[in-house]
Amino acid sequence: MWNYKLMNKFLKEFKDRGYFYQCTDENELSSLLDKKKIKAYIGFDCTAESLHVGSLLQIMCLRMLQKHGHQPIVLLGGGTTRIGDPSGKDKTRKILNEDEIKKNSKNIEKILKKFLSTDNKNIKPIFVDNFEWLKGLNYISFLRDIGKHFTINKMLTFESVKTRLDREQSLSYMEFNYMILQAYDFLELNKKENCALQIGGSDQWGNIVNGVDLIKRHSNTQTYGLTTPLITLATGAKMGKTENGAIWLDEKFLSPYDYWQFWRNIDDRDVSKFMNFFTDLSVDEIEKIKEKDINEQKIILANLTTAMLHGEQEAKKSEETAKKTFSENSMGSALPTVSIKKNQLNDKLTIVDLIILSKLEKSKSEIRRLIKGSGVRINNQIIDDEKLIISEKLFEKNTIKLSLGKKRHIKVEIS
RNA sequence: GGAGGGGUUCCAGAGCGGUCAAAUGGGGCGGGCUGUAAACCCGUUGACUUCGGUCUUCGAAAGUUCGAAUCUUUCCCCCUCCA
Repeated sequence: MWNYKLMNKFLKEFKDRGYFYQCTDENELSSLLDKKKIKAYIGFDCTAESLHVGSLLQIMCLRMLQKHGHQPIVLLGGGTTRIGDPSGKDKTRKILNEDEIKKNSKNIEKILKKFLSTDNKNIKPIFVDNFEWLKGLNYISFLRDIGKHFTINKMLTFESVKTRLDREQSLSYMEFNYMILQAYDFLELNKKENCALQIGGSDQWGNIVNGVDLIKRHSNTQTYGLTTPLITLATGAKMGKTENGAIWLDEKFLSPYDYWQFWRNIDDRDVSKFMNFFTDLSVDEIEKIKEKDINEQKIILANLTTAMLHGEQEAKKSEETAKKTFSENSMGSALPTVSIKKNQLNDKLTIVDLIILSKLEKSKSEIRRLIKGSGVRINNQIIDDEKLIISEKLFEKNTIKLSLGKKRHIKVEIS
């Protein structure tokens, strides 16, 4: 009965690009989106100071809303971060204090603004903090107004609760309430902003459905939920974190060059998929790019993703630096740099100490191991002596290139 | 409430008085091949080291012993079965 061609453009693109996982009512949502421009919300946790690429698909959803003329609401969960979402976790998370949460949410807002257009007042993102309405809740009236719409029977069937109970891992009453609070957030945003849609990752499905149900019961208003799939890499790992740490979006935690490198090093099998997910290229354009050399494709992907976050200049610089580092064995301007003081070159500073100073590695044993395995180079020369003293002679124009393995390169300069 | 099984290094999982910084596999790291890919091959994988060693680790604490991941006691946590 449903005609794909007649589907709302936003939803169609959502599906074509692979963003779609589940929807509470696709057909109705489609006609609603056809009829009017709506407000839709996505919530972000404030448990860390920066978001990482694991949240990027959610950010892309915000962008897509804007692209189609809808207005995104960004909920920075200052209130719920105080509780901790049990979804997808088997242990209670550590609870942050207020200052940390405030600092995190401010920084996350800053990052999100880099991705979103902020000048058109019809689509510019509305930032809200649920602490605003959660902090003053009166327990008794909350239970009477909101709590009555939830049955324990149903709550116990939710995946996030079930897994914890099945494994007999404790789930505190506080965490058990998380889903009620998130449902309440949606209700509140529906009342305040007339928000009609909540988008989230597939792990948020239960929480989102709860919100839709609550609004239906409480206000007799129809709202919708939409989820995105969990993205996994071709290797099976979750998107966002590597062994060396998370792929942060904030340049304070990950330089634009390293961000670029992350995309450049994506598995062959993921390239087209990620172009659909994380670039503004049209589906047709991506089809065309598929015919190019795979490494060229990766460079395009890295350039576009880096430009979207850090700007075109940084993307260009990163590409050039990568070219110099990997093809020409020299150094580029975007290469992460560590500076040392001249008086640190005191005839006692060994190669091991230098690597510790550079923060490329923190274990001396590991560095010694690397040296034994021919994994350390200075200016492309393999270092085989772990006691090598770093002297000024090694520097050219006060600079050396220090490499660990094939991929970790930094510039060390004397300041 | 009753009966049993178990907690080991990043993960899974051997070890069950000295030869154990602890088998094996996965993951990570380094090297080779290549394309800054995958697959494959080799090496490596607690920390510190004057490279002789030294120190810290096998759920927690205490004990037995010349010597404990291994034995004893108490405590904490998990799993399976019965009620």
